[in-house]
Amino acid sequence: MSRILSAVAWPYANGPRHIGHVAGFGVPSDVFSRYQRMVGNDVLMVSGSDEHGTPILIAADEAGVTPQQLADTNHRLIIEDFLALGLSYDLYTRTTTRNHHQVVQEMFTGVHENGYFVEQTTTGAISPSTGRTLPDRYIEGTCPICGYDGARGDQCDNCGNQLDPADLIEPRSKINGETPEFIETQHFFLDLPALAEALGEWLDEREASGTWRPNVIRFSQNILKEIRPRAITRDIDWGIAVPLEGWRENPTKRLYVWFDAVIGYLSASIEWARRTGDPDAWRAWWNPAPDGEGEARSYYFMGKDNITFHSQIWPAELLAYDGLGSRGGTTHAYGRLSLPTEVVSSEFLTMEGRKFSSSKRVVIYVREMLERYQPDAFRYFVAAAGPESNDADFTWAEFVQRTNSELVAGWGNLVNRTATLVAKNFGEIPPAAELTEDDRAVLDLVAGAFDSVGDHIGRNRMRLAIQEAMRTVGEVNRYVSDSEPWKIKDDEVRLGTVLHVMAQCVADLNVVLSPFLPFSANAVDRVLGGAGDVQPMPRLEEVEDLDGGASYPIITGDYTTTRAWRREPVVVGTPIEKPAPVFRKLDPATVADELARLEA
RNA sequence: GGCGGGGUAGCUCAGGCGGUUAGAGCGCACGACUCAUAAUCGUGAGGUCGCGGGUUCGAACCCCGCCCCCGCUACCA
Repeated sequence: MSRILSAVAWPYANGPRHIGHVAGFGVPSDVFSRYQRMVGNDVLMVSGSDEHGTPILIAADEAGVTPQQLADTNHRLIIEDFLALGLSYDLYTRTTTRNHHQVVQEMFTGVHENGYFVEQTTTGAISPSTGRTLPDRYIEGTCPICGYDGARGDQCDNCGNQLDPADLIEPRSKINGETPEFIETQHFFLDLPALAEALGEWLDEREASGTWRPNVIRFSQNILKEIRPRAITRDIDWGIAVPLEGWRENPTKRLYVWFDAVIGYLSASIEWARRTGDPDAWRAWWNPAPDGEGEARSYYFMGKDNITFHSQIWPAELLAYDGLGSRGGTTHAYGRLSLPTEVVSSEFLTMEGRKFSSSKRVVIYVREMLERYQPDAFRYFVAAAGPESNDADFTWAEFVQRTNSELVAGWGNLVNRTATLVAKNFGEIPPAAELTEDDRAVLDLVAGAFDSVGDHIGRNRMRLAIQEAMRTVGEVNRYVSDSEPWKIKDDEVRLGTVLHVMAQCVADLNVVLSPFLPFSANAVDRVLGGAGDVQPMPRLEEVEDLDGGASYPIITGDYTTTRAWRREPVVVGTPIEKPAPVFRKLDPATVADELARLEA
């Protein structure tokens, strides 16, 4: 048994999430985590809503609410969406908890004491009316190089040159049109160059493991070459206070949202432990084992736009806290913290060939998807055709086609024909008599799927894994056609044997497919006369803040009852009734309907 | 501009440490079957492996050049 930390990207709470987000990190991390639990590993799956930063502030201003109110609303929406998707977090929390603030400040203090922050004065743009940092991308004006009027502060879209916002002619805020003020401002910078060597060693070691996706490791090595100190504070009044004399009291200086967001993996683990009643329980996933044996592994799931933060910033924060950079240092309250075992980054999902865009309505939110379609149909699409190692395109035509021909006609129909044949002929699972060569062959093939599919999931090759599982479904369908049980009228023993073999294969495949299709796995289990408890489901819980803050909803769950990743012999005599279909076939007109919605 | 990824059957993709007739799923055509949500099973048609050179007995796979698409390029989360 190993301990496995499933660290899932923290969705930004400035609005509801669209399917591209959950395709990148939500579904893959859940498949992985469910599988790891089934093979007996001790999984801690954590995440939460990322609630600080400028975009939330702006969105709140636009909506006429406080940033906390905006975050409250969206945190709850995201939780409801994730529950509907069946994402099995041990804890899905948020960054506005007092626990998170404390953990972040402890990390800051540790890094500071070890000497990995440098203070620098820089020129920054602020909004004169609010005093807040105005990020480069929120400034526009006339490009000093080509004269284009719509140039952004960081780059001119017309001539492509990178710009400094101070050079723009007639700069103005994209938020409210006012002229930004450029001021001298003091900030903390994380001294990444002092951590570069240690980061490089870690990456080399990780590369040698051969498990990272090639593009992720290469990208990570690459950005190491041009490493520079990085500001981790902002002129903003929404975020976590800097826990230092002279800073703490300053309402316009806060930690940069990314500095605190990645610490969420740790703070959520700590919150989870505190809520279990064993406040140190998190350490088993974070502190290296003394003898190196049974060391926990950590897998970080995200989209490719987050690679920098997970393969550089976060490990750098950990190394700095551990005192393992070129400036040395000591450990602090949390002891030595382990770096990521693997950064599992997905690529991007596009929508009908275009980038997702809320403003251009090129989007489908998780909520809409799950209101109209079965969660497992969506999960199936993501696992089978998602942006695992290349960008992938979501089209309604492919969604309908894959659902109908693979999920419904392939797997759903196998379940249905099996249960119907058993129900009609015996009403219960019949015993198997002597097995023929074909019987044994198909049973062996299905048994082998546990190994092959499991191996792929363990290596986060979800597309391969589900392809292999579905190939096996096809083999069983072939066995059924070849065996022609509906023609066996006069030999009840032989008929019973074939149906027994079919029931066993379906039961096995249901377990194999269950990390991908947890809802229907439970439904299929009931069709086969079981209790429908193959895959446990997460639940929403309203909890009190552990340190006296406002109460809030979380996702949690008890997943210890999950089915084991192995064949369980079907029980002869289990009653089976004529089933209702588990999977809903989609009307081909769905494609046109959905496309019409997009253009509406 | 720099870095990275990609261009393989109508569609989505796999293969790609060079080696018999280039694979899968879907779609299509034909056939079989009828237990099953007109589902399933079989057979078949269909490909200049982006373009042009080169290395080699032999290249989708290696090298060079070019074209096209996408992402990143750090204070945007």
